[in-house]
Amino acid sequence: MVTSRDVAREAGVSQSTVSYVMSGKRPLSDDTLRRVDEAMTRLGYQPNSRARALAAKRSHVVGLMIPLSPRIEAASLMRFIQVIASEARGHGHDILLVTEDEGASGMQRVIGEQICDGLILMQVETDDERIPVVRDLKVPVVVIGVPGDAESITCVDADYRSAAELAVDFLAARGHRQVTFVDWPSGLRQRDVNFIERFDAGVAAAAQRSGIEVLQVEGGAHRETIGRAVRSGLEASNYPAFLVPDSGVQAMLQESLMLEGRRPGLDVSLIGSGEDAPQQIVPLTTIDFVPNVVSARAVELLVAGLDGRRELDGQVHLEVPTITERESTIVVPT
Amino acid sequence: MVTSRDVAREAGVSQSTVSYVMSGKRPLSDDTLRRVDEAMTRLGYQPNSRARALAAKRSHVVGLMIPLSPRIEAASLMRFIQVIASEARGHGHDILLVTEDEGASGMQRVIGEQICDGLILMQVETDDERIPVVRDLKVPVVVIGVPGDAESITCVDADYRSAAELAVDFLAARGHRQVTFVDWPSGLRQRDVNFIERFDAGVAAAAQRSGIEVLQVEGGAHRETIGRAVRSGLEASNYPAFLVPDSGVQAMLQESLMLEGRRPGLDVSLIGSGEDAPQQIVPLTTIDFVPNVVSARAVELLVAGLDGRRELDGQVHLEVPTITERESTIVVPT
DNA sequence: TTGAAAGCGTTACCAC
DNA sequence: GTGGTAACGCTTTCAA
Repeated sequence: MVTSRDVAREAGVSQSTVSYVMSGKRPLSDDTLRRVDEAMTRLGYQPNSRARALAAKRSHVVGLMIPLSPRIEAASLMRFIQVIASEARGHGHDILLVTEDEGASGMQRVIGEQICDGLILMQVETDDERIPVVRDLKVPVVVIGVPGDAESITCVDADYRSAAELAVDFLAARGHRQVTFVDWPSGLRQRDVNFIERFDAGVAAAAQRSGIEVLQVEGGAHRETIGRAVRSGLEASNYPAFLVPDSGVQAMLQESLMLEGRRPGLDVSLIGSGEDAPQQIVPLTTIDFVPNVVSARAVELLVAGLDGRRELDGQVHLEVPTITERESTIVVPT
Repeated sequence: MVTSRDVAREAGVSQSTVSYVMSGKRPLSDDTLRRVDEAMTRLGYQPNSRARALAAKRSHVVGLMIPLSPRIEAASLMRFIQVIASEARGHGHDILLVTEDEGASGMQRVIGEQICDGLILMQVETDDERIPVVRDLKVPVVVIGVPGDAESITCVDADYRSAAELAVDFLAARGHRQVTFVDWPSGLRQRDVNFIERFDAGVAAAAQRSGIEVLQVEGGAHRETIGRAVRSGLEASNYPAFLVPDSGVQAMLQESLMLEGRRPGLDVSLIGSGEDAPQQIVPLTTIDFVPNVVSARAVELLVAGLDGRRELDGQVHLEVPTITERESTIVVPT
């Protein structure tokens, strides 16, 4: 194994000089700089992160706690993870996985043993056991989601309230006087997921403002449920609009509408969440929650905290989604 | 920060004794053992992994290279990651994420800088640039998938050949004389994914053996394609059977069959891959590739290599899938 | 059965 | 501009 000492010998300088070449924390003559650089490449030197971490008290590793039973769909979760990993790498950091089942003690383990310098927690809930622990941890932490008590916790999330308002306003502007809100799956409502409340609040506020009438119907991944939702919506208005935040049922709802002889995007409006829309079969207006933006922001905030560039502010950072009209061909089901 | 030196002072022993208490590499008197243990809990001691890794030349961190553009669906990929992380934890290791875009040089980085002790590579392809590098790496590596040249590479994968044989044999046993093989999406075929060849080989071998006739039709996530596949299959036999390894099109195929008035599992056999089958709407026979088993095996092999318990054998380890008949209610589409 | 001390390969302070 | 050297907090050898 090649050490900085070997490089020093090869370059004819002291070992500490090699260290200073790497850190750039000291003005060096062009000559030494070059000689050390050459020695490094000649020997194929790679600094030992263990020794580095021990001496510098920084490992450049960030812990990422991932959910085991995700509320959001796996595809979106996967994107979060990939973006967080890439983004962290861009800032010179690596990601250590911590699974949710390790809970608060898992956080204390990886921080206490100094495996990582900071933490990103995914999918925090309103009443989350990890939040009080975060406050006591002496390292930077960013959480994705908004806990009930966000006091002095740095949070990042999509702004579900604005998302709902944008959607309802969009429908109002299109001339709808009524919107059928196909609810999130009941399983989600029962759990401790406050973004639903925030979405509800947005719907209510925008509806109030624009005088649009909201019919809330049961959602869920069953054909019958969706069929019922569609029929209720179609009965409720002669220019119907559907608001379908749960991306899991969009395809089903689209088909259901078409089986009822309606053309989404034309004689009926359908607004869903655009994270995946893998099998686009009709024009669809989507709310884009862009996990990429949320992930990137989380990493940025954390790294800022680690680098001491500016403190983690303990605030809630909400990324505002956008409304997009997707192009696609209409395919009538066989 | 509490160090082993503090613990030593508190317990009235030397620092090295504290180390030996943790490692158990030396017989200690019950008395010291107890006193050190107590001192540890009293002070809330957590060993510093950085110092530990530097001295012991082991970080107990395993690198996991995840694909950015997964061929397998995200849900299944997610399960791989979760199982690998949990399993590694069970063996006293943590997982460091490395994204595929870092390529071979990413591997050299995390190993060269000694961030991790070993590597698990996901989704290796037949002709994978990382494989030659794996051979030169001086650390244990386990790859998931089977590269074209697997010489001295430790691989784990599902046995797609056996899977296909099991499926075809199952259909033959059910009395089918013909099976319609709804192909993998053409995108997959074009890519460098050898499990498809292995699956093909299994189909061919079993068909040969049992004298069953195979009709291979185009697959893919489009309604029309699947509609065509179904019609071809129904024309080809009066007791039709469908073999649908691509889990992405199963639901569509089921619906398509029902729209044609057939009842899968009753007057027509349908055999698919069971990894997700989220919206089971008909009885379905599935091939279960169980990513859990593959992941767990990969971790087990790697840790064995790290612990020097037995060498990584450089062999291909294939996990044989099973055939399962799923119970579910038949729901006629609206 | 235990302790002292020499590493492990860096960083960063103190000299010059 | 540069070199020497003391940490960093462990593991492990050598001695007792």
